[in-house]
Amino acid sequence: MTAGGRLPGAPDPTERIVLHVDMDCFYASCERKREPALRGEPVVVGMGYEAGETVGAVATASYEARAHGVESAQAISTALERLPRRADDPDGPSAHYRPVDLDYYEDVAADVKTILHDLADTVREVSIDEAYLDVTDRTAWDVAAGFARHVKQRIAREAGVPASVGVAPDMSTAKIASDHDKPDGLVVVPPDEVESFLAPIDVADVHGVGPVRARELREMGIETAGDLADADPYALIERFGERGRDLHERALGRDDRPVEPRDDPKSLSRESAFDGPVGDHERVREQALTLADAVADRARRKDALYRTIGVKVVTPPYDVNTRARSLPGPVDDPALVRDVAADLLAEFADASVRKVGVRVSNLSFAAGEQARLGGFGDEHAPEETSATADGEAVDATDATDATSGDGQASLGDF
DNA sequence: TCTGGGGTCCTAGGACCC
DNA sequence: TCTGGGGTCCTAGGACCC
Repeated sequence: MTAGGRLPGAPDPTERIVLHVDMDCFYASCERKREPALRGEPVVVGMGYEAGETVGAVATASYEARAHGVESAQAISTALERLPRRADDPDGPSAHYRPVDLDYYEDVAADVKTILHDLADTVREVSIDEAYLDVTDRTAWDVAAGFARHVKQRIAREAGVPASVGVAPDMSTAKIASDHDKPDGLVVVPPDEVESFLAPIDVADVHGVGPVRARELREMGIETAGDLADADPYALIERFGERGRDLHERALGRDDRPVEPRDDPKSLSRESAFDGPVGDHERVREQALTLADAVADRARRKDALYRTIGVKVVTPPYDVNTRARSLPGPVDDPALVRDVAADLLAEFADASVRKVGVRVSNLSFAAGEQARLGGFGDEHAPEETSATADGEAVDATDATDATSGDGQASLGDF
C-alpha cells in the first residue's frame, strides 16, 4: 500500500523506522549488575521465593539456567531439581537463586527509560523491560544498524544491563526482530527485506498468536508467518474475528499501529494463589479483603477513581470465574471495595478455591473531581444516589445492603 | 509446562432506549 | 399482540502479552 506512484529513491512519507528494545532476562541482569560475581553464572530469580526455601515460581532465568531446562513460571521446586542451589551442589551444574526485588529493578528500568526518551521523540513503554521507539526522525535505513548499536551501548554503559534491539518499519516486525537473535541481539529489517525476513518465522512467534491460535492455525496448514501472509484473509477473519485480520496484516509486515505513549491504566487488580485448593470460605474471604485493601490503596496512590469493582475466583481444575458490579459513579472508597468484593464472593461460598483476585476498573483520573465525587453523598444519601442513577443501574448502597443481608457486619461501617 | 501476578483487547448476549 | 433497526451499557469469558 505504500509503494505505488513513488519515484525510485524518494523517501516514503508514511514509512517509519520503529525500534524495539527488549532487555535480556532483565531481573537476572539486574541481580548481576548489583552482584557482579553472578556474571556468566546461571541465575534464577524467583517470585514468592525467599532465600533457602523451595516455594515460589521462576520470574526470570538467565540463559545459562535456561540451558538446563529452567523456565519462566516454573515452580522453584522444579527448577531446583534441574539446577540445584550452588551451595547445595558445588561440583555439579548449579545456579544462584535470588528473590524478586522489584524496587531495585524499577530503579534500573528508570535509567533505561531515561536513555530511551533521550534517543527518540516517541516511546511506548510496554513493560518494565520492553519498549518501542519511533526513530524515523533520528536515523535512516542505511545507518539504522549503527543507531541500534548506539542504543545498546548506551544502555549497557549507563544502565549496566544488556538489551536486544530490533529495527523494522512496523512494531510487529520490530518485535520479532528483537527476539530473533537474543540475547544481546541486533537485527535490522529494512522495508525491502520484511517479506523475506518474516516468511520463515514460526507462526507462534507472531505477536497475538498464543497456544490456542497457534494450534488452530496449524490445523489450517499455516506453520509460518509466510503461510499466514499467503492465507485467505476472509478465512482468517471467519475463524478469528477481527484478530484474524490483524494477524494477517502483521504477517505481511503491514502493522499500521503508531508508536504512542501508553494511556492511563484501564484497571487495577491484585490476586493471589493458595498453596492448594481452599474450601474454607472464611479464609478465602479474608484473603479477598486483604487484596481489596491493597487494590484500593493502589488506586488512591495513582489518583484513580473506579466505577466497577470485581472479583476473580479460580476453582479446580483451572476454571476462571469473574463477577463485577458497576456503581452509579466513580468513587474512591476502600470500604466499598471490601464490601462489594465480599458480596460478589458469596456466590462461591461452597466452592473450592485455588486463587482469588480483586479488581477495580472503569477508571477515571480526573484528580480535580475526586473530592467531590468520592467525598460525600453515597454513604449518607442513598435515595439521592439511587435517584441520580439511570434506570436499573446498580447502586453502591444496594451492594452494602446485600452484604449486610448475608449477616455480615459491614453495614455498620456506614 | 497442571498454572504466578498484573495487565490488554475482543466477543457475545441481555437490558434498555429511541 | 407481534414485531424493525440501530445504538449503548453491562457482565462474563476467552485469548493473549510480559
